[in-house]
Amino acid sequence: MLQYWLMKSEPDAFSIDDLKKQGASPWDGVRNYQARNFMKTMKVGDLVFFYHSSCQPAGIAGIAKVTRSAYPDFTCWDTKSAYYDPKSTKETPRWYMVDIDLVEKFSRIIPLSTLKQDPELANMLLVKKGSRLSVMPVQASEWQHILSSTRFYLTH
DNA sequence: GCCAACGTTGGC
DNA sequence: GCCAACGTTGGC
Repeated sequence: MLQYWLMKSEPDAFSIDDLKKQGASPWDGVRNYQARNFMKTMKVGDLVFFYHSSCQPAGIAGIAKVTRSAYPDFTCWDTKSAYYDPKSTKETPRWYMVDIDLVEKFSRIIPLSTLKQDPELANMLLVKKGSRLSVMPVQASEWQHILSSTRFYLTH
């Protein structure tokens, strides 16, 4: 069963254009258990809203797909990496990542403010107060609503 | 296992 | 750069 997700990245660190340039890329650096657990349940083919955070405007930049299911995040073994974690060993890895590839870059960002204004998305995790998860599930109904309600906006 | 202190996220 | 809302750590 196909599942939908939303993944946040600061475009200064890794943007949707970077994904387009690089092709299938590891989503490394997640150091939050809840986000990790969500990634562990991802399957190849699952679809992902690529979200730009900590920028102007913050919002959904496009769509990606999962091209490799969860495997150990190698950046936690790299002592030079900002994501280095001595508690994660090769025998018992603590952190995992998936690979994703670009499906579609939107012609414009769908701003967070737009999503927040939409009453149909009131229950979406992303717009919930205090939601800081960098990887979160998206309901199929929310996914389809966002796409159908923004198609016009995106193509004009 | 509680919880205070500290660290991080991310919109604004 | 502020700060609310979380998550994590570690002493007890």
